[in-house]
Amino acid sequence: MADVARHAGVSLGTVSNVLNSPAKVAPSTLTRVRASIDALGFVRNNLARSLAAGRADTLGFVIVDIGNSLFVDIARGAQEVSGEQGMKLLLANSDVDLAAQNSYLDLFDEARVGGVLLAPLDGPLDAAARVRSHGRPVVLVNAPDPQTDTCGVVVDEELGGYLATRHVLDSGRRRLAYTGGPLTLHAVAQRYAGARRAVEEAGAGATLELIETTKLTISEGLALGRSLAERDETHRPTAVISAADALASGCVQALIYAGIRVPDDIAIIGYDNNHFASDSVVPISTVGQPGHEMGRIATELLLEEIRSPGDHVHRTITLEPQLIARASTRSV
Amino acid sequence: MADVARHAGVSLGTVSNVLNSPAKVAPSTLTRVRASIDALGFVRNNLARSLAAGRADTLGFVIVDIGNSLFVDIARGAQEVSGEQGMKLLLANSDVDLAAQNSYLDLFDEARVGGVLLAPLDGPLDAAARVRSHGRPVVLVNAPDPQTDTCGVVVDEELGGYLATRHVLDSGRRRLAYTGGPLTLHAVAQRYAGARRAVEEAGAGATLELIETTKLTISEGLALGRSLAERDETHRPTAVISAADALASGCVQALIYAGIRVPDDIAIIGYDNNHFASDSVVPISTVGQPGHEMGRIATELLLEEIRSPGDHVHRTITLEPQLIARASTRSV
DNA sequence: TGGCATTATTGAAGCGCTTCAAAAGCAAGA
DNA sequence: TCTTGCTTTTGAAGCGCTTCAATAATGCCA
Repeated sequence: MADVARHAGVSLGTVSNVLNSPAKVAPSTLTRVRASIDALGFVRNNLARSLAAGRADTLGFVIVDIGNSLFVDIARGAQEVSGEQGMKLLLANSDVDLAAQNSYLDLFDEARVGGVLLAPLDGPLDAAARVRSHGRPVVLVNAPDPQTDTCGVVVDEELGGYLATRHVLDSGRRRLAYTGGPLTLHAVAQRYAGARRAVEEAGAGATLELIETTKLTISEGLALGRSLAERDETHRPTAVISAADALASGCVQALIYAGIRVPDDIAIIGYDNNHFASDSVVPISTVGQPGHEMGRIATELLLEEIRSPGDHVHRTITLEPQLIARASTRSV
Repeated sequence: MADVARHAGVSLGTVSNVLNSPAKVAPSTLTRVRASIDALGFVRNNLARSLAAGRADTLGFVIVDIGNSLFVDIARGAQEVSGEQGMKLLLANSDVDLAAQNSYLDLFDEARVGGVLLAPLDGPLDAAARVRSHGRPVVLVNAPDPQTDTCGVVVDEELGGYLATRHVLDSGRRRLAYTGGPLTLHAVAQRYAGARRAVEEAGAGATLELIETTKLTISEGLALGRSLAERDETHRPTAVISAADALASGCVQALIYAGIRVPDDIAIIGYDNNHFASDSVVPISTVGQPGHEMGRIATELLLEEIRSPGDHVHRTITLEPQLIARASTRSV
């Protein structure tokens, strides 16, 4: 920067003003300094900038699983708001590994980012607490357990399960099965609770079977579909509420392969609104999570806390999932 | 750090040594200073550290599409090597947007990262050149056109197309179709070239039809499958080489739905080894790209250039794709 | 033309660390 | 006791920027 100042015949402070508050600089000086910047190919050193200014224009986002489209959507939403507010968003993938998650939290802490978004894995959040104790705001996104000493954004999983189940009940099915697992996963258990509530509400004649799986994958879905196909028709559910689209997609494929008609013989609804739910031979109904909005809101909460730490009050925003009806649950 | 020094009754330099080269510090001092660090909850400021030291322990990775599992694999490989070599990896998602890509390149440039990995979109690379001109190494990953003034890692796309096509020819099919698009995409065109080579080699009787699509999505695949199903059997290809798994997956689903048997009536092979290729009712053969290895090698090249800028010689490593045979191309 | 209020520019003091020459401490041999 | 050759520790000089009080330049009005 000193070179630029010399080249333009001004002082260091003026170059700094050109960069940060051009309004304070006389037009002629402005153009002259800018010309020098270009001529010298000057790039300001953001390390020194943040160090001297004592503030950062960067946010960090530690993501539990970059391979999951929900988190990619969240990241996109977060990136959008960051951009709008003149902040940059840096991502780190913890890859469902607690040690990596903690290490990236520390990295962002040491890098003095303005704040951190954390989509955590099921596990202890002490590293996040440490970051927070250094005066660096942390917002939890899609965390299993809402905290009171931090802002957060979650989706009402119970409601999602309820909506899905209510939807197939409305379509006329009565013998239902909920599938997903393991039930130790917060989301899977909550969605199941919602399903039970809907069935209880429906009253007489409606039943809900639980088919627990070990994972939420397409292969588990294929296995599920095959085992349903083998069942006697009178013992086969007429509708399956799945805790994940992957599961539902595998199930649909295996059923069709076995000659069972979807939705005529059996209706299926998934969860997550992944692209392969819509892009299926029989488009699969699902429950969408507002990932994009989650990312936006989380970032707004974070920026609010960064900018007015004084009168900021922590809160957890609960968003509603949305039913997306497609062919796989059509009334027959 | 001054607080720690005061608390431990030593000088600033000693605290710095405790942090950076503990071997230089007497054991008793070491424990005392470390106790003070813990007592005060001190976190070193990496901005100041990098600024003073003039070097960074962070790498940046600008990713064209975080929703594509190939790039996620690459990122994982890169992260692995970074970790092994004591570096941290920060990700940025350009989301197939040139402006965003450039903006993140500049961000990493200003943040004075040690070097940058770039999985670019088809488009101008001038922002990367700018970063490089500031003395910051850039390694291109999966770039359409290898450069001579930069290191790079690419996969031999032509070979991939050749392997896939050769495989279905070996399985006895003769009336082939290559599908994918648009052909302006480097990879799609290269894979097609490989397919043509294999068919020419096979000689008499083998034919290759080109079915260009507008995108490489499951929906395009569904449409493709439907249109193939409508064809007269004698004009229907007996094998389809698809430029992407998404396409192949949609195609398989639509064919099966229409009652056409895979692989008996028609064999299909995809490309990319996405999870939904393996997790299909009929597991789909595909060509795998060594994403993990690409990430590892790219990072190794980058670190080499960072650490010995003098005798580093730029090179582009070309990796070979790998045929993954599954049920969808079984001989009949 | 002089005086006053604005607007532009300057320059020095940090931000929190690393580095390294110099000083201090120490042990053992003469 | 005095050296000599080590190991430890010190402290001041930056790294490249922002900030802000102080200064200089400018415009306006009487």
